[in-house]
Amino acid sequence: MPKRHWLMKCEPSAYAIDDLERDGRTCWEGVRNFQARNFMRDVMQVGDGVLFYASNTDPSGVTGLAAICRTGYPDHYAWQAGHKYFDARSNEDKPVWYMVDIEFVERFPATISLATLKQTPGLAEMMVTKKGSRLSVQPVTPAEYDIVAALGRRSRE
DNA sequence: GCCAACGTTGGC
DNA sequence: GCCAACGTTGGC
Repeated sequence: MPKRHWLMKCEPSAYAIDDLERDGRTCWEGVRNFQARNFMRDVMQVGDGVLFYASNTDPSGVTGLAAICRTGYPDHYAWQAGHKYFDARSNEDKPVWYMVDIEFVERFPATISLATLKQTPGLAEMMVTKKGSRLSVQPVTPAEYDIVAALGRRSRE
């Protein structure tokens, strides 16, 4: 299975790359979108590369790299009554929602902003640069991943 | 804080 | 199965 690449969004007020650096790894609970769920449940493999994207902040953009370290498994928060991710449709026999675990790889010295992504040659087809793209788990091509990773390292200068 | 774009829900 | 209404996302 060739390595795949992803972009995963999170608001930094909920979880930021600094938190991931501190924790080392974390479970990616709370995704409540079927398309994103299908990627996590069916497609992601251990070792896949992740562009860690900070959304709804200033500036929004890629703040570092992560990797998938556990493939899809049921999001048990959906079973906990009263929890903010509770969903009565999901139960242990027939889980509706899934999550993966990701591990810290690298924190960029500076955010690669959405504006920068939009201006960078080779990234015009990236889903995140397109208007109205709300999907919180997106596939990324190897070329796009490499371009963004190189930008992140260059931002050290 | 505004609001456009989107996914989901539910009436019919 | 259509589609209007609704709630949410997320850039600006």
